[in-house]
Amino acid sequence: MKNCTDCPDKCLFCETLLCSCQASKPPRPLQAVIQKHSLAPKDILFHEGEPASRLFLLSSGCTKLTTALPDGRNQGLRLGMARQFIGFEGLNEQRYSYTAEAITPVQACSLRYQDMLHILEQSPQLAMAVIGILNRELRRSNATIRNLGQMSSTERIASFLLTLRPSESDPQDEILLPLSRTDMAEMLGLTLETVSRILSRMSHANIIRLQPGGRLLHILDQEGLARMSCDLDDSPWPQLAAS
Amino acid sequence: MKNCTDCPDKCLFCETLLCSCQASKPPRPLQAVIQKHSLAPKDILFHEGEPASRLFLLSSGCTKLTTALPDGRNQGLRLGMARQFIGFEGLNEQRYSYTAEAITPVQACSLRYQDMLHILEQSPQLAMAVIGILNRELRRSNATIRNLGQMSSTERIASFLLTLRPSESDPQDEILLPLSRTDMAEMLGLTLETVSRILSRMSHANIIRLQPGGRLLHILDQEGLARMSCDLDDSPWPQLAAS
DNA sequence: CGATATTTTGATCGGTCTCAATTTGAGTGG
DNA sequence: CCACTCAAATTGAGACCGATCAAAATATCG
Repeated sequence: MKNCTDCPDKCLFCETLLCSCQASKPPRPLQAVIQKHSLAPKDILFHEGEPASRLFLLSSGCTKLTTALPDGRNQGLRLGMARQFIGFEGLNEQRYSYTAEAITPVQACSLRYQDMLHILEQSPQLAMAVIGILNRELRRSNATIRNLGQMSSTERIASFLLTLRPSESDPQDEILLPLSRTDMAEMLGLTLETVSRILSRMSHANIIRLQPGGRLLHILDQEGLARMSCDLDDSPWPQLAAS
Repeated sequence: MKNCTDCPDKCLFCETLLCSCQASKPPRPLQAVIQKHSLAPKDILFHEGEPASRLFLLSSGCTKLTTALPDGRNQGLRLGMARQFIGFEGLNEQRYSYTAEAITPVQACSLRYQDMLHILEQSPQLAMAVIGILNRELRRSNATIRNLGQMSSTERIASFLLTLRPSESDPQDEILLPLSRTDMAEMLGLTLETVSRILSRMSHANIIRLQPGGRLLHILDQEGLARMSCDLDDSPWPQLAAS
């Protein structure tokens, strides 16, 4: 992907939006309508139900996207990782359909829906790219639905851990969990006690090693984890696979 | 929506695709690349994992879309209803990510991905419409994830029944279930016995009335159902809301 | 070092699954 | 029209998984 002279600081939005539609005329004042955001853990990008006006693109860091039932029960939908859109689903609506919260320090850009629509209209190629992105998200959501509906708690945790591997090729078995036990439980439709218990059990079985804080863990037996997770070869939880 | 002279038999694909992008030049030989399908209950449109080449649009009838774990456990993703795309998620992939099976008599059109991509490239308006459709599906998938992750079996069934109401405005409280108990359980991540028990319980509590076959039911106490389903006002399960 | 949040672990309860039997309904052919 | 067959739905009894409530242990941070 080429550099983008319009954006001296190499904004990701530029790389993704402008450079992907170089063929067409890039709208000049684009950088003017892009806002940059710097967030600390626990900061909220936006709340579910809130009137929506902007979509975000993560430059770095990690966010969790959650939606709640009227009585307050929370369910994690996915982790928002670098180079992913956040809040895109509200494009044709007037409200955000989930809450986005930073769980690590986060750098993000944002853009008004209105401007995004304008850009999309001018660039069929970008529109096609967006369709591809949405299709991929839909497939990941479907995998999540399957996992929540059919998997046991152990299977959910095993497959979840496998998706948190930093890289496919790199046999790096060290994972720094960006999530607390509560967050993890929320993502998996479980309670924090269940998550803690199962991680302890895996640790005892020498499948993983849990470092003191409970946040850093090593995968000792990837084969075993894969077996516990129904041998899902593809990415079953929608966390990674930004590609 | 205007009639479409290109298609004498008023194919839904024409209405949706061609007429929605009338402004641009409609590709002439479109009807040539559209296939029509007539399916009986239990017929398969396509299998999960199968090489994908065509996307479908339902004219009439009802299909269930399911995805399975490697060991065979099945999870329903959504019902495919009239005027909805089916198999669209495979557009940029080579394989169908779920199985589509007719559960009523079904009329459908289909189109090669290749041709669809061609049409999309030529019609930015259609591409925008597709982005809207995918966004809506994504929001419904997220609601399903929330419901599977957080709701009790009773809550799932109550909210599911509410989404099967034929119409919002029409106070028609009669539902002809297109699904067997097994199918329903599959959609809700439950067992068929649990579904049957809870429906019986609701029937005893005079919240619904179950007609003999178990397939026709009346909603007697819509308020009560809504309360049992966490008072979800929006459509929490991704079945209806075609519009 | 002390205060607070997070994690771990334990004991118990309840909801849902599992296995099993029975009932009911739909379809078939005599 | 009625027996027969087969599939679907209902109902029951018991087991098990995960939730809940409660307490202790361990990190993190000022």
